[in-house]
Amino acid sequence: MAPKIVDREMRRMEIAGAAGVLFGKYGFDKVTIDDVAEAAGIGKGTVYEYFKNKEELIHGAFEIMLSHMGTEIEKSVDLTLTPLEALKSSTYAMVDVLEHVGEQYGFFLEYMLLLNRGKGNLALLQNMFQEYRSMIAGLLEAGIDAHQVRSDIDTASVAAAFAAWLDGAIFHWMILPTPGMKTMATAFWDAFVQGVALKREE
Amino acid sequence: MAPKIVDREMRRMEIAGAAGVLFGKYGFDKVTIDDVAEAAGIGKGTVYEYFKNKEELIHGAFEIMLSHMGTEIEKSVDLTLTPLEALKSSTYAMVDVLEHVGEQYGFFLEYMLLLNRGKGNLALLQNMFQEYRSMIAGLLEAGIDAHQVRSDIDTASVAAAFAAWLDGAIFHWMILPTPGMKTMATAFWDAFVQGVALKREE
Amino acid sequence: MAPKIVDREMRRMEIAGAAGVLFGKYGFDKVTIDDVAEAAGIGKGTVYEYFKNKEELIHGAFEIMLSHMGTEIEKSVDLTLTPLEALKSSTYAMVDVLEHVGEQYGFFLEYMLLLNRGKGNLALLQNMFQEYRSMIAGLLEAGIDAHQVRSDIDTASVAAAFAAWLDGAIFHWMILPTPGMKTMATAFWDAFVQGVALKREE
Amino acid sequence: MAPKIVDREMRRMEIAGAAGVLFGKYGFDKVTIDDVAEAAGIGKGTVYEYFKNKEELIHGAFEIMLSHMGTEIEKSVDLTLTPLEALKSSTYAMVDVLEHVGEQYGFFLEYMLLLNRGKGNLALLQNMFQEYRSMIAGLLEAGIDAHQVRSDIDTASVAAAFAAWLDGAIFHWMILPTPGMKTMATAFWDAFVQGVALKREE
DNA sequence: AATGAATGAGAATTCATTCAT
DNA sequence: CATGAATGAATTCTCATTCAT
Repeated sequence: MAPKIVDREMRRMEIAGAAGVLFGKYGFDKVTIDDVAEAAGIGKGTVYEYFKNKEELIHGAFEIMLSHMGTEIEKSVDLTLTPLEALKSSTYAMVDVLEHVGEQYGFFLEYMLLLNRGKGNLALLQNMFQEYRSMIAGLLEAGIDAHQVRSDIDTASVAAAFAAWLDGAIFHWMILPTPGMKTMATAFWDAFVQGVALKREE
Repeated sequence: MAPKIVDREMRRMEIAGAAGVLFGKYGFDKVTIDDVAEAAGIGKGTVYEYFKNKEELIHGAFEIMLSHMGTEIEKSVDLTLTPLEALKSSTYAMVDVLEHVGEQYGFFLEYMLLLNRGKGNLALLQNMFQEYRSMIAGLLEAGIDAHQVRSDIDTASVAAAFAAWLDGAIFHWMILPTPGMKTMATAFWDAFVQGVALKREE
Repeated sequence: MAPKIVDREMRRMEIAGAAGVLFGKYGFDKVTIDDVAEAAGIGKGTVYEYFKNKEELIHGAFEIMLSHMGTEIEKSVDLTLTPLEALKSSTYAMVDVLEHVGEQYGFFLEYMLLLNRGKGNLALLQNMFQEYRSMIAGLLEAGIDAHQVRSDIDTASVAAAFAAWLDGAIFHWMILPTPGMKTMATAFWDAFVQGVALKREE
Repeated sequence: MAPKIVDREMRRMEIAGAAGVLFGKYGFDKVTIDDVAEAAGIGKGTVYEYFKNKEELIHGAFEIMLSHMGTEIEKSVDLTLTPLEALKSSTYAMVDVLEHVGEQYGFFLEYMLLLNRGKGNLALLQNMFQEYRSMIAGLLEAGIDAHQVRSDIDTASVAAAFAAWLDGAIFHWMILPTPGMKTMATAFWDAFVQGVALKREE
């Protein structure tokens, strides 16, 4: 019945993907709809067939980015290890991932700005944060059960603090690449897990 | 030396300050030179007497912001305390400061984008990071000397990781205000100082 | 002859009719081909199967409008009355009609503009004017024969002036609804007819 | 104090005037802001210094047109004549004026459309209509006092009908130039005056 | 020095029209 | 015949920057 068979959802993703790459490289404001159309290999008007306006485009691109990251997070956990080991290896895996998406980082910041201005789909990012925190909290609880982790900690808060560190680290690393992420991760892991105090307060 | 020069520098600061507030509230691209001029109580053309173009304006505004933060950092350290106590109180003080500059956060992100695109005065921010790290590293070393802190840590790397955490925390808190900064800071500090492991690895 | 042709013509009218309503309500430029297609319950491309372009569409819509008006004009004349009574009742009938097509008035103006720019089917409208004038002139001549109307008038010119009044009245009424069409028509009729009548009505 | 002395009101009029001419010739939608700027001998952006958007421009142009017409109306009345003679000469003068502003007629229609769509400054045009009606009503009343005009007419309604006629005539003349305005005016005047005059002219 | 009028490059968006299916 | 996806020409409007006063 339809005269032209086009997988609209697929096409939408393609366009948003092309846009995301450009946004990451040059920034939202510097990228014109013409640029996006050219990168996607379509006409300018066609972009508007799939996205009402430029803002919808950045939302679409962001969704794609988040879903990629969600996949990476899931892949990072190795369930064959002990809880603490799993947390450690997951953290290193995430550091690895983030180190390689530097190009996307600009786009990520860009979207944070949108959120900061009250536009943007905040819930989407909150969900990702929540999920990451839950995963960490889960490992910490498993660690308590396995007598690897102190039982007097508030796992939710500790997980939140832990997750925050990861984003802070990538941020600092973007600004100041020394010491490397690996070094920082090791130092953090050591201090966080072992504590820096000479003695435990009893 | 001549009073004119001082006046000129003062006026420059005023303009950049007004610009900074606007940039923080509405974003660099949304703020027009007209807006800045009006906020500074001068004519549009006059802005160009003090700043070559709009980009110089954002650099000026960022410098002011950083110098404010530098002042806050310095004020946050209480030298009458023991090293670890000083680090703790400084951290809480910084959390306090950051919690109250949320409005500026958009502008901060904005400038990060500039840096990410290769524009912007990267060194300025790097210096601030370095100074903050040095301060922390100094406290850690004093802590070692005072037998409060394990002597086997790499103070520079740990300081870097510590500083990163602070920025990650404010970032996460902007996105997901639960649990509050205070709770996260407490959880982090506890883990950092005490470690989360049930036992120290020997 | 072939039923297909009839169907085609019917469909053409449907589309033009739908377009006319929209043009009247929102104006030619504000109405998109998509709007017309939707209103006609067909696909956008199908409109082009029946009309070469958007301009043809407005011509088609105008033709329909004119043919409606032509019908109304014909219906307005009651041949059982004396010539002057027929002219009077016809005028009141037309006033009635026009008062109720206010919605179409915008479209009418729109088409006048097309004509003014040298586009548009001028002859069509001229014919309608001519026919209306002829009808009035005919009644005036019958009036002369019936000794109801002064024989020294130029019936053609008087008919033209009379017809013009009707359009002027509706126009003024659109802009300034006071006094109502009825009041104006009565005043006009009184002034106009008392002048052309052979004898004053006492 | 102001660095550049420009009579803003004067400039505004110039621009609106240039725009009005173009609107009349080619129609509102066909005229681009670039066209207006070029015709006014200024840059595109400058138009926006004086008019918020294209719509404001048409309002400005219309105001100028109306004020021109108002002037013409005032000039058309010769107070040295008897009331009826004054009305007659004024009517012929208006016919003369209108015959020569045919070029503006398209623009006039255009604005009528704006009014029809609920935009546009309706009151402006209503005032002009009112004033014209008042002038005519005044002459009619003077005519009654001078025993030139029947005292049993409703001067306000007759004046409204009279004014409407003028606009209808110009409209019909635009569409169908035969018979000429003069001929139609004569026919109308003859019918009108013979009807309202206290006595028939012999 | 200070100003704000003038400018035009540049960008988002719309929509009539085409054409492959 | 019918369709609607694709297109790009065209248009409005913004705003950083210049410069005469």
